Amino acid sequence: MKTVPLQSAKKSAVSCHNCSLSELCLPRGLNREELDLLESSINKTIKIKKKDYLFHRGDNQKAIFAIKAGAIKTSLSTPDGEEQILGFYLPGDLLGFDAFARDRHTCDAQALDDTLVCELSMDNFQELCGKLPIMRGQMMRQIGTEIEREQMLLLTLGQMRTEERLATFLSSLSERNKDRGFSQAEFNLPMARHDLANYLGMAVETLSRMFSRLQEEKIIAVQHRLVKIEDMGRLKQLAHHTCRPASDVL
Amino acid sequence: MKTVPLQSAKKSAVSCHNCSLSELCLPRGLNREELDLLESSINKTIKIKKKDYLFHRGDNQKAIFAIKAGAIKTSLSTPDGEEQILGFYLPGDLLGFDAFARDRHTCDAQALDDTLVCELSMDNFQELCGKLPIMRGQMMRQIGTEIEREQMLLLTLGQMRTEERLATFLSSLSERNKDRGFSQAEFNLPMARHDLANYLGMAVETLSRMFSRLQEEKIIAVQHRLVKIEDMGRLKQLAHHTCRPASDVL
DNA sequence: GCAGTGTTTTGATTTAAATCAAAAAACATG
DNA sequence: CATGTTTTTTGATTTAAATCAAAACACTGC
Repeated sequence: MKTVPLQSAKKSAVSCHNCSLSELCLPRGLNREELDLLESSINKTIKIKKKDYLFHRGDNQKAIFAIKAGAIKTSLSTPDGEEQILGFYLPGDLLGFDAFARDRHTCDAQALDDTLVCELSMDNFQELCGKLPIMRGQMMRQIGTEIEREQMLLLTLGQMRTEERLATFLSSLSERNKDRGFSQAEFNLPMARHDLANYLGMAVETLSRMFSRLQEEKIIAVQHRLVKIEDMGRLKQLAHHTCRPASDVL
Repeated sequence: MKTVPLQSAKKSAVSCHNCSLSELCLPRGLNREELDLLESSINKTIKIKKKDYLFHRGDNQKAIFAIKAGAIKTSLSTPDGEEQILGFYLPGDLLGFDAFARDRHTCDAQALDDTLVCELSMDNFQELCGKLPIMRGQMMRQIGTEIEREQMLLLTLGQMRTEERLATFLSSLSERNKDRGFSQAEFNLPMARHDLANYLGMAVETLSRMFSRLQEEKIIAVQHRLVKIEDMGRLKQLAHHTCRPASDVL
């Protein structure tokens, strides 16, 4: 595997001022000066080829990463080779918080596709958190989001039947797309069936059957990785387990 | 339910200098002055009676809490009443980080027993994080621990069979006790079967059967909530999924 | 375009765990 | 301490999902 530069990598467009993700990964309410400080703290943009790793379990924590393009999966694996995928990270997501407990990553992070990430070194992270309370608040918020995401997944794995799990997943991916300004009714899955099945704690065959079932019920239409949601109401009904705090509904 | 003062509540022994948990919940390496600042930030010690709530889903985040005595469970529940227990918090544990994303708690926290908790208000938390980098680091570490704990539970729920789940749970509770200077071979479960079954994503009947099976296999001996580990080797073998980064083994 | 490889779907069968049902044990209460 | 209530265990049966097996379908590189 040669390290060929990716076509998609617009070289050195590394500016937080005009980054398309700034709404997502940056604190709102930073003034120009503060934004400059943040920007100067972003070390560089890293390119990771599909199937390559951003970090491995046990690696020293070098940085907090922000996905600019592509997709990353994180996973935990056991000595006997069983893997559990913990999360999929898409553009606008931050990852690397898992290493806070031991200064070493507790999971592996692998690119599902050619991927671009911004890197905020831990030194700079510490400095920013010390100097800019807003920045610290934003980071805390991101960490909270990570905890919340894991909690939802625990509810999914612990309480739902396989069909509900898939419905919940599709429903939240749809929500996510809406929040990002993309179509909530039609989108491509960034991961293979194998990975999604693992993430949702079921066999690939079962996942496939559930896709087929949702399609038979005219709730979705799938072809390969393209998903169209035909009946959002019934999908959300199936995924009704997905619940945010009541306050959030207001 | 009257609010009777708990017998165990040694009134106003609220000092971080001599708190028995200081080794656990406080940063090492604070000087006297810094420790005073921390101590003056701890608002008070709260008493919660068994079955009462420390906070509810949707509540504004008032504080970060540290368990001094007793036990708390956190859980997420769905509109239709399904519950998933997310964690059990024992003396020395911190909780409340779930609210970071929205300034509101995303889960319920209920006392399994009469419980004492220290409260660090969010204002004081922010101030400490700003003023004392060591304190901030310690908090980050605690948050990382929370994320790591949830990741392990995801692996447990997603990949293990029911017997392995119980073995993993018992094994890590044993580890925890060892770390805290208690017996690793004999301890009381702080929760009812119902709660443990829910936490481990299985039916109560299944959990009971797995306890019986481990007992038949002479790996443990149980009577009610008292667990004696008879064969730690085989228990850990069954729970071999529990894996920390290799670095940690050194 | 086609062979070869990996991925996904579909079908048949097995199995682990849920559910249903009831007894036994522990706990609370008057 | 006897009674009612809850919790836990044990047993029989059902069921959802895993596994096993194979076909269909995409994707790769020549």
